[in-house]
Amino acid sequence: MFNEIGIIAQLTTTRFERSLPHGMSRPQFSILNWFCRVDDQASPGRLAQAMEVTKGAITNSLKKLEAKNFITVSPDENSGRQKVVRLTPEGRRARDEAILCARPAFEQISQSLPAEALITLMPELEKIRKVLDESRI
Amino acid sequence: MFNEIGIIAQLTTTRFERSLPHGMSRPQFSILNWFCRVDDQASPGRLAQAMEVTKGAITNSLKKLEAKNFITVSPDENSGRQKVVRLTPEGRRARDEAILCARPAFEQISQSLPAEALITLMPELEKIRKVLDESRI
DNA sequence: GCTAAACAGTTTAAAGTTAAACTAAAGTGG
DNA sequence: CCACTTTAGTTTAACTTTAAACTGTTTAGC
Repeated sequence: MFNEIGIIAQLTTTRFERSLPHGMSRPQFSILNWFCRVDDQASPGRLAQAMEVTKGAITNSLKKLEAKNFITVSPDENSGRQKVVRLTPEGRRARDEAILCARPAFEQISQSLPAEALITLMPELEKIRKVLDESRI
Repeated sequence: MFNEIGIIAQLTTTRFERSLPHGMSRPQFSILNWFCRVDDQASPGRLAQAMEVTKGAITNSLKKLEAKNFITVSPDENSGRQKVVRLTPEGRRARDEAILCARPAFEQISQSLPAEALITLMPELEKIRKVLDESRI
């Protein structure tokens, strides 16, 4: 099963990235999307946890996003060792645009799938992710 | 949904790879496993299709596997531009061993999941993969 | 037959990831 | 207070992958 999931992830990621504008990558989009859906600011460490990647990967992604002016990174007033990352208006626009660009590629897929498949799938996937999170090594 | 799948893939892959012996990677294991389950020989191109990766990635993986004596790569007698890849007895042993080593890490997960979840999940995942394959860009 | 196109594999450069080493800041405990 | 440990983030090296260029082989069409 996990092999199947791995292949699906690979296929959808490359397809998704090809449809993204601004030379945006999936991880970069995920970060912008997180800001739109979860919180409007966060430390790099919190993002690393949310994205389930290492801190090094986040450092890398944040640099790219900052270079595009999609986020701002500023020192944290309350803690000298943390930083505060925030979404810029351009970042929000880019995220919305990305969703629009990616939609056609995935609509095609959704149409070929029975809608109930998605409905049954999602809760199970969330359950799996939760188990994986809790039993993290 | 695809985001969820992506994160699950990432988590399971790193967990799986950590449990593998012989410094084997997930793609390497997938190739060995394919030989045990689908066919006992294949060209690199066929493997690339089966694994859904580029030819370059397969070239890379096959080199690693050959260096470990888990596979043999020989010229195809019928076609000067193809090669024939075959599993060695060591390769088969390594694959069986890998499954044994990885089992505990995944048993823990399976136990936390209702068995029926897996049963409902697999056909849906296969359906998704099939759609992705057929609508390949 | 000979040229041109298609095909199979390899190589290369660019990108992203992990793990580990490193820098700097904040708690902790004597 | 001062050393010691923990924590946050960055840097580095090794690795994997993709996409594109490249080499060599086979097939088609004239």
